[in-house]
Amino acid sequence: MSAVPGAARASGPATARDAAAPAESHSKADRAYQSLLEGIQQGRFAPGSRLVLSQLADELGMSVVPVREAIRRLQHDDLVSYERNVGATVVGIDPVEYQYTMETLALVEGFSTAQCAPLVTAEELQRAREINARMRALLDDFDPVEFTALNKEFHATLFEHHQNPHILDLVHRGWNRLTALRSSTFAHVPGRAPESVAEHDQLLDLIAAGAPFQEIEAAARQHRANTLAAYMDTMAPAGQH
Amino acid sequence: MSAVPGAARASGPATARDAAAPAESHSKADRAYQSLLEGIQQGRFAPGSRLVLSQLADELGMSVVPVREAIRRLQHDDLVSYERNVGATVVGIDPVEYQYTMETLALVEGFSTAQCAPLVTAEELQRAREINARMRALLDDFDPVEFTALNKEFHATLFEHHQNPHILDLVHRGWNRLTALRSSTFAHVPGRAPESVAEHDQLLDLIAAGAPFQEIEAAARQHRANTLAAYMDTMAPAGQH
DNA sequence: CTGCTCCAGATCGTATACGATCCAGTGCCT
DNA sequence: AGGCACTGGATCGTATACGATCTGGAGCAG
Repeated sequence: MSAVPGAARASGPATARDAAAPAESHSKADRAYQSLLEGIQQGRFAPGSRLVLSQLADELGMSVVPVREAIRRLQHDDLVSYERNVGATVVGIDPVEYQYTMETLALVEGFSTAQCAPLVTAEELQRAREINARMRALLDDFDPVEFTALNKEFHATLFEHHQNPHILDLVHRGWNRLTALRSSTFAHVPGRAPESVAEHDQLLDLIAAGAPFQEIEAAARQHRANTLAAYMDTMAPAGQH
Repeated sequence: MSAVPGAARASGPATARDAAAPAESHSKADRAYQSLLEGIQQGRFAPGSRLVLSQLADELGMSVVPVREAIRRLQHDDLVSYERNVGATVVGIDPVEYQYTMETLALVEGFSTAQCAPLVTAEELQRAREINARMRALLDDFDPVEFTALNKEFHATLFEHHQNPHILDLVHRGWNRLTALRSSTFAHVPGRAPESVAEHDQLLDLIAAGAPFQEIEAAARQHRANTLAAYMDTMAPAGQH
């Protein structure tokens, strides 16, 4: 877990996290990484498209060496797949990989949320409720992109209180990966949105009531598992996109 | 999760995993990575010691470029800490980092063990029992190194059945990190060994009985949490070293 | 027409060279 | 004597150059 920016350890340059990082990084490799990361998350590099070193080096106005390093970081973030002597390609929305990512995220986010629960302040709880209210308001005139953004913000409020930086980093990576996989579940399974909002409220109630660790973890994990299940149900029988 | 060697995905060269990997890797960067990884795990590079690019390049008979890449991989495995324009140093046995690593491992290994439980064959269960028997035999004439090796083998038997390669990779990384942190808990807290063996048996019983997912996960997680707690108890009041 | 071989282009992998940055120790000034 | 500017060495960061490897297609044999 290379770095959670705000957190300790004299480790290296900012890995992943929030796409729109300040990037005070005075290193070309860092800039290349940030730039490519944003490019992938914003869909400027379509899934499956190749990332050619020399070409990117030209665009970014630098040599291939920093670009190469940036791509290897993206590889370890599982955002690109790499083949020796051939090159890198942006990962696509493989349903199997999606499942793996969601499972992993369910695990680490659930734990993280449960561990942070006692640390969440009253204001933050209030903020989370407001975000969820906005999500509910969006249900009528549904906009997957906006909804997904709010969803991310909602959960971030609940797990962002550090604790174990390793786990926090894993959560960030999972989210990054989902973001890169294109606009998330809700674009494919809009019917899941109302349940999701309802589960959010239940989760907040548990936290507010000071529920025990296991209960919160189970709820948070189940919440994500439900989203995954909804997606799988749509994909499996229907056939394809 | 760059690669779980046997598993799918055209991803890159072997990251971490089993220290003694075959290393068919025809890439200098890969060889450098393997070499450094072993060096760290075997303690040839002491914690805190610096890893100088040019120096390592000479020893390995290659240029600095592949060495640099190898070190960045080690950095992302959290085995070295890196500072820009200064260099890399092997991570030491910081109790806080140890705690983080154990917590994370408790999480992912617990889940992995629970998910693999239904897939474990009768022979594997038998093998695990034999390993644990050898561990029990070792209790009288205690040897931390041997004990730790068996411990790793024991758990590996239980979680090695893939499932979600991402999570499996996280488990491997956790173990690698512990290995690098020098000969594990049992050297510091030998008193923990008997309990550990007993808990192993309980865990095997649960798996053999086909216990529900949550029960197995809780047991496996608790098993590791207990080890961590034993370590923390020894460290906290005692003071140092 | 089919299948193989060979070749050329594209792309990566590594070596080498040079500039940038950091750290420690020296000497001067107060 | 104490503190600050300077300088030298060590080390990393990046650019450039060249060799290695892969991919796809043209051409030839069957």
